[in-house]
Amino acid sequence: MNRAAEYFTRFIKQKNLRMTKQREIVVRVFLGKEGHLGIDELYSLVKKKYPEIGYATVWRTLNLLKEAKIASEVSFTGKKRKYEHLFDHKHHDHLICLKCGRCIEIVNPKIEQLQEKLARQHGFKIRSHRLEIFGFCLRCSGDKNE
Amino acid sequence: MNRAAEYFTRFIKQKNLRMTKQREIVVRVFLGKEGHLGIDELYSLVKKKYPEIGYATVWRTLNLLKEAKIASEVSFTGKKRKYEHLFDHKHHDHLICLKCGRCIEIVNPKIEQLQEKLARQHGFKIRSHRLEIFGFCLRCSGDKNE
DNA sequence: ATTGTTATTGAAAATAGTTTTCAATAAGAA
DNA sequence: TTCTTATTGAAAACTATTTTCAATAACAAT
Repeated sequence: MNRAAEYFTRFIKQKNLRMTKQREIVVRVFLGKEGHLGIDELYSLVKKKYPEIGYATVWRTLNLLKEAKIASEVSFTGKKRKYEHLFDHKHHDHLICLKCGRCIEIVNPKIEQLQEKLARQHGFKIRSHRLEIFGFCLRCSGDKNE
Repeated sequence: MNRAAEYFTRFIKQKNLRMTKQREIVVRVFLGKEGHLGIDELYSLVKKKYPEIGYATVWRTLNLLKEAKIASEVSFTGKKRKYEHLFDHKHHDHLICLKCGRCIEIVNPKIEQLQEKLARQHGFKIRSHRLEIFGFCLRCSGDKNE
């Protein structure tokens, strides 16, 4: 069991909730899968290991993970929500290809600094931010049909 | 009729669509209202001027505005979608207060330059981007109960 | 003006995604 | 083992978006 899973267990205890087989599996599967995961995708992955599990349970567990700050929501399109790891993961921004959907994670401290400065100028205290850059990746920008 | 409205009319003609009273009013109301507008809000504003109008028509017109690049979608929460002006409006980023929901529009060319550079390093061709900074505004960060 | 074609409309239904309800079950403390 | 109560899965409810369809209206051609 890794740190994030332990952390989740502690989080559950602290809230006087109970650790169940279902939660354990959902958490394990989620943590074992880097990148962006939709509820449906997570649900079907979990179902392979525990076919009796219900969609609602996966949904609820994902919410708990969010509450525990182990998962965070990312919504590129405004349609289906996706989730990514937050625990033990550095903050990063996203480069998203409009053609193939590929998503590259990027980090740039300078941009973060500028944001901090900009916010200060407006009397703002930053909690988090989200930067998504849309465009065409190397592979796709070579193509004609944009 | 302002430039954006003219542009929309041309866009409509070009696509062999028709200009209707309903579309005219939805466009006028949308353009007359700066900031972030949800479909529901737009619908009720429009209904004041044209009570017979249907939700679907407003929705469809908003889609056309999006297609014409006069409106663009912004989704802070992942819940209800909001729309803002794109035509004749400089690109800007958003500072969003987590407490009162206030949204300040900010512009910073340096951040944009850095993004451009960063994208280039990954062979990416930028089309657009979205930067949202979440935190507490001056008024709200003075309060105790965060 | 009139006509004909077909895009548009409003209301209602359908879809999609998320969230809640509820009776049965199971975790975990005593 | 017993008891309390959180949790579960299935289904229903909800919310927001999108489509369907018959009636209407835009507008090009006459």
